Amino acid sequence: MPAVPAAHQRPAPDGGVRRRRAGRPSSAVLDKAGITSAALELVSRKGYDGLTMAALAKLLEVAPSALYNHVSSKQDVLLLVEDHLMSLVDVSSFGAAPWDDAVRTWAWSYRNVFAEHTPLIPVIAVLPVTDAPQTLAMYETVSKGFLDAGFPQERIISAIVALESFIFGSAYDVTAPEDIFDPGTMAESTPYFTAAVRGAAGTALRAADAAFMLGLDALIDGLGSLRREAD
Amino acid sequence: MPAVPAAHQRPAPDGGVRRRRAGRPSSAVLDKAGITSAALELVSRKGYDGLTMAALAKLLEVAPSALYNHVSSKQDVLLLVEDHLMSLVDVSSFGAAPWDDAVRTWAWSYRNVFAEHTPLIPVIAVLPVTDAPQTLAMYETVSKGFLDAGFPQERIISAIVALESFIFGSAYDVTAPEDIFDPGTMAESTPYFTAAVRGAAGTALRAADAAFMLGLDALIDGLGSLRREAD
DNA sequence: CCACTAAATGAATGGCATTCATTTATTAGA
DNA sequence: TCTAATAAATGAATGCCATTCATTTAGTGG
Repeated sequence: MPAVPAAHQRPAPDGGVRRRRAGRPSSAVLDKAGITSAALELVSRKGYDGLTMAALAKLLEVAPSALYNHVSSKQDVLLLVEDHLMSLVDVSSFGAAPWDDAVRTWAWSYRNVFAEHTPLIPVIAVLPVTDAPQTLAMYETVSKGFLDAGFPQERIISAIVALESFIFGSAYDVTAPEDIFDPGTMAESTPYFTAAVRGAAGTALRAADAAFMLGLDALIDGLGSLRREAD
Repeated sequence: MPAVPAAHQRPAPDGGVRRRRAGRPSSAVLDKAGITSAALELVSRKGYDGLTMAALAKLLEVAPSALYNHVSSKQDVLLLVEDHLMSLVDVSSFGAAPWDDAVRTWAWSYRNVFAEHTPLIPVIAVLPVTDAPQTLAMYETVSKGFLDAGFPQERIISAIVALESFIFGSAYDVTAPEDIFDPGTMAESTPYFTAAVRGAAGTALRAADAAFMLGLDALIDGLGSLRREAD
């Protein structure tokens, strides 16, 4: 990642109206780091619907086709964003707190980061870690945490994948409307479900948070029993 | 759902080339059931990238704009497909087998159905159940199963949501390439992760299946402890 | 000095969901 | 029974989107 500041970070000399003339500029306007941070800015301002190659180019004060000198597709941009977000996931508790506390901290942080970025989840799920250094770094720290906590080598990946699956699914829940389970006019024909929905209503936590806490505790308990020794 | 057979199910009288003349036909060509089954056929043949309004219209031997007399958007089509798929999820074990066996059967079936339809997961996660009768029916059966197994009313929704989150996340795993965790050239800098990946390699199950089994057992154990009485 | 490569512009391209005016047929109401 | 409203089709736009390509200009290595 070169130290060149991204174009959108310095003030446009003329209000962003004048065009660059064709041909290679003396100093490069674009680089991957700049594209990544512009994409993140766009997403936080307009959401993932607003993240188009055209909008990205405009923010970077560049023609859309110029982006393709640095990334090979929009999927590539999403990949850059995804890997950046992984560096925001808190793994600091591994090695500093007991295994179950560390997992809890990591999982909540991971869920909260991706709850704001659910359109990336399909990307992550299929992304080879080779192409994503930050992602790989996270897995390294977490793997070490599991090994040090006494997990048998051959179960570590499965355990992490199981937790991640739960985390990704739970990230979607956060974005769901609060009344998603309201049976509406069908209430009479679904008495058990309706009663369950009514029964859950009085809780202090948001529904998504209650479910995440419940499931995470169950997973930590169940997976923790695989350990050979305490930490 | 009218009993009118979908157009693509009867042989085209002329090889599918001749066009209908403009104006309302004597008997309706389209209905929601026909659109749903054509969408499913398209998905199974060409995947979700092949599911476009134009392709759907072509399969139904209709102009694309005709679809909008029956659905209000493509999202609406996805919703129809999603609700249909929910009727394929096996809930038959609830009431017929012990709670934990029933949950296991349901969860595997649910995961397997949506592993083939991951693009629908973002749709489901935000879909109000009111608009999806099959989905509602599934929740009703599962809720009753949990209540009868001794679950406290106010925890049932959270428990189901936790399981579903895990199921949706796990459905993505199934679609991931087998070597997604290969650290490649970064292997030296990530010794713990690399060792964990190597250690998991010898398993008989596919990686996604091993993780699903492990996580599901942990969840069933942990959630099962909430029950007041055995079944 | 020259060939090559890198990085920009700007003009296509083709696909996409969706809308609208129009046509025709059925249906409900006076 | 006529008539107005509604339902269901066509076909022609519309605007957005990612992506490609020819072209231009500027550095870089031999």
